[in-house]
Amino acid sequence: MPELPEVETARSLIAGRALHRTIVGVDDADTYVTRPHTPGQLRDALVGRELTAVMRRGKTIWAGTSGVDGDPAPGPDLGIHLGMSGRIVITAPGGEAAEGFDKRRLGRVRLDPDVTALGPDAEEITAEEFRHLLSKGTIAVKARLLDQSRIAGVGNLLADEALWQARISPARPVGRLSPAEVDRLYQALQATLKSAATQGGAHTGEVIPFRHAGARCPRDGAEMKHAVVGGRSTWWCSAEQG
DNA sequence: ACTCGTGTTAGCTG
DNA sequence: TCAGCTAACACGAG
Repeated sequence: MPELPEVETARSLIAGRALHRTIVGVDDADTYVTRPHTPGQLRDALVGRELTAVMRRGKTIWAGTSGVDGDPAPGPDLGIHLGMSGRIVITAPGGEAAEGFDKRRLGRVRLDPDVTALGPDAEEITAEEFRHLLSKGTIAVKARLLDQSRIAGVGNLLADEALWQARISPARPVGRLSPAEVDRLYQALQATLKSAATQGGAHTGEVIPFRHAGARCPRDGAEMKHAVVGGRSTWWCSAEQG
């Protein structure tokens, strides 16, 4: 599920219902999800603490933890990345433990994630930072949008939607975009993020239902084209995004 | 049976 | 060293 809007929903869920509850147990047996930690490491680091605050940058969530009796110093941050299929499940105090955090297990949970490796959050990035982001290089504009170290939070669907809204081909080299196109893309991305947050996720974009073979652009009826761009399945309007 | 994917990242190349 | 690209990861859905 998760792109930035879905991850913000997850963060907000944790903020509203999981803070200031004592951690009494941790199931960290799945070492693929907890890599590079070893079994028991997260449990030992977290049991007895509380989550004190929960933050998000792009698709990465992390929560501060409290000190414990005898050692009031804050504990490690708990980092959560939902990957492709992760979700947060919260039960009432004393309720039954929920099963399954991430079916596909491409997400991860780790201590003290390096958040500084991420670019500015896509919702926070300024127009000037965005211009700089696209100012030089030969990489396809979509690939650059997906680079979390440059701008954090844009996933495959949001990228296709924003480029479609801005009428820019996903394959255009970033260095060849005109200033007007860059501004258009910035506005389109911000509008796409807002709309996704309001409507309930990245999948609610206008062009998303037309990302399949034989589909036609909902704006002008031209054929929707497909290719792999930036390593991801990409759809665009053959007429407006030439 | 087989291909694909709302994400990351190690490893390769020029 | 950096920019850019590819394969690999896991596993459910179509």
